[in-house]
Amino acid sequence: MSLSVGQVAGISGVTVRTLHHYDEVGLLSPGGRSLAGYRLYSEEDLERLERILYYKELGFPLEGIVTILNDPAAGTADHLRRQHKLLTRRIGRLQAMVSSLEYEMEAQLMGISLTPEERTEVFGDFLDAGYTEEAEERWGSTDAWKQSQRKATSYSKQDWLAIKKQSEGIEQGMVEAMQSGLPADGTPAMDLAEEHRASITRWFYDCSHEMHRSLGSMYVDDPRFKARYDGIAPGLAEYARDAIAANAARHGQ
Amino acid sequence: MSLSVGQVAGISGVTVRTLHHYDEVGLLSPGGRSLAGYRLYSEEDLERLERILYYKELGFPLEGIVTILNDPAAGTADHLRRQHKLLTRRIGRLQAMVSSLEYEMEAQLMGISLTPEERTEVFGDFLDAGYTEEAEERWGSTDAWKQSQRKATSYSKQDWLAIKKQSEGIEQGMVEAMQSGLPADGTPAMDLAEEHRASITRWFYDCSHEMHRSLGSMYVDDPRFKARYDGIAPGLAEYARDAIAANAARHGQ
DNA sequence: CTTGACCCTACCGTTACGTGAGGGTCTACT
DNA sequence: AGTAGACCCTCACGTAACGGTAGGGTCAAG
Repeated sequence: MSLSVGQVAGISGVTVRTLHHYDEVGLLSPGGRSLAGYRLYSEEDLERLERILYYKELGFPLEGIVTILNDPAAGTADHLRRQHKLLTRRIGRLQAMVSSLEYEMEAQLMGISLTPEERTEVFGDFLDAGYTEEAEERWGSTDAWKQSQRKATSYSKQDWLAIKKQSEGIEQGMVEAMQSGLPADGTPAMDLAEEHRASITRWFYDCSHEMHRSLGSMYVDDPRFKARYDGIAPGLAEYARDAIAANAARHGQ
Repeated sequence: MSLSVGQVAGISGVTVRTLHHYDEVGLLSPGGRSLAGYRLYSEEDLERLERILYYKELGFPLEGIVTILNDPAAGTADHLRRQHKLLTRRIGRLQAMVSSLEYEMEAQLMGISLTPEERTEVFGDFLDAGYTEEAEERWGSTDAWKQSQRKATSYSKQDWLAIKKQSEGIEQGMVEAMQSGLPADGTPAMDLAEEHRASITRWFYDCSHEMHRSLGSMYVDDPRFKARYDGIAPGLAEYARDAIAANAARHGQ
């Protein structure tokens, strides 16, 4: 059960050259060689490669990976625990970045741009990063893409005016509903919430009722959103959140 | 309101050298220069830098970022939408990797190792990656760390025997509870579930009741877990999941 | 008027491979 | 047995995205 470079490359998704490189730097030296000098990888080599790829994903330099993998005091499970912890942390960071993006989309909807302080906060999401690899769809080289896809994902100035007008309308409706004492879980408010969700889905990203609900929570929990909505009308953040939650509940969870 | 390189570096977290580099390659050329030739960054430059950092996080090569940011047909909002989509996707990938890690921890607990097929599946998580940056706590260079922290996070062979024995005990208890017809939402089964959760928290990662519940779902939804548990005793996967869910509910959501 | 904190422009170094060049190896089919 | 095609090997140079340092202006503070 020993595999050649090409086979390992096929299974793991890394290139042959990368395996050569890992051998050179002593990160992953195959268990044996054939008579002809071919590298032969064992089962354990594959496991080690897996550990390596996790650490690499987490941004560890190869040299660092060598030292922690060669540490005799650390067993497989120790690596699993560490990788689990770091990966979870990393996911948290990315989620914070997503929140920031959503916040900026809101700002876009209202046709305003972030203040310097807000932007500083956004930059905070990028601190203590920890990794990097390669691009998703071969951007920068593909040129055909540019012509084929761009049209479909790009909005004109006219579209933007429409978007802005629509979202302002929804907001205005919310304010009026709130100020006329209509309950946040009443039909008019919920309808506005649903309109809001539809608008997001239409123009930005596919927003399920569940996602919409958590977006609503953010209106209250995230100080940036809270300040913005309460700036429009005091109590609007909570009112919007409740209307959104009620609307989500109405649509089954 | 124009900022020097150092100020921008301070705000954004990138180094001065990086800003120089971005200027060189035409990725981010400051709006103006002072009489002495100092780079002066404007508000818009900061926004552009933010877009750049998101794309970089997503693994785009600098050259690619130049072309998409210079695309006159794409406005800020288009970038926000794209970055939101890709970031969400990326989070999904990382979550899949976390699941794989949890699966491997389970395997560790049972003292067995993955089959080649299982490992192949794990490698699948790494495909179409998309990024990388730097390490979390300065691994590879820090050496003091090695001595200070290692002891605290590393388990001995003895520990492992204890862990294995304990988890086998819990599992055995589950099987017996199920086979004696005890309900999954009964106290004995729930207690076993709670014991299971405590064991994970103790030895692996901090596992809240909510996380435990989703781990339980995975026992049924993830074919790898499902096969393993049903291999021990038919129906065990569902039984364990239900016991875990009941236990979570018992502890208030 | 000088010292310390910043800024500038080269320019070489580094990491993690990509990309051939030049040359054996191994079934597979004639 | 001969040979094409698919793999494998070892150099060895190329590249991306900066890091780091040298050599030299700039500027508010004392």
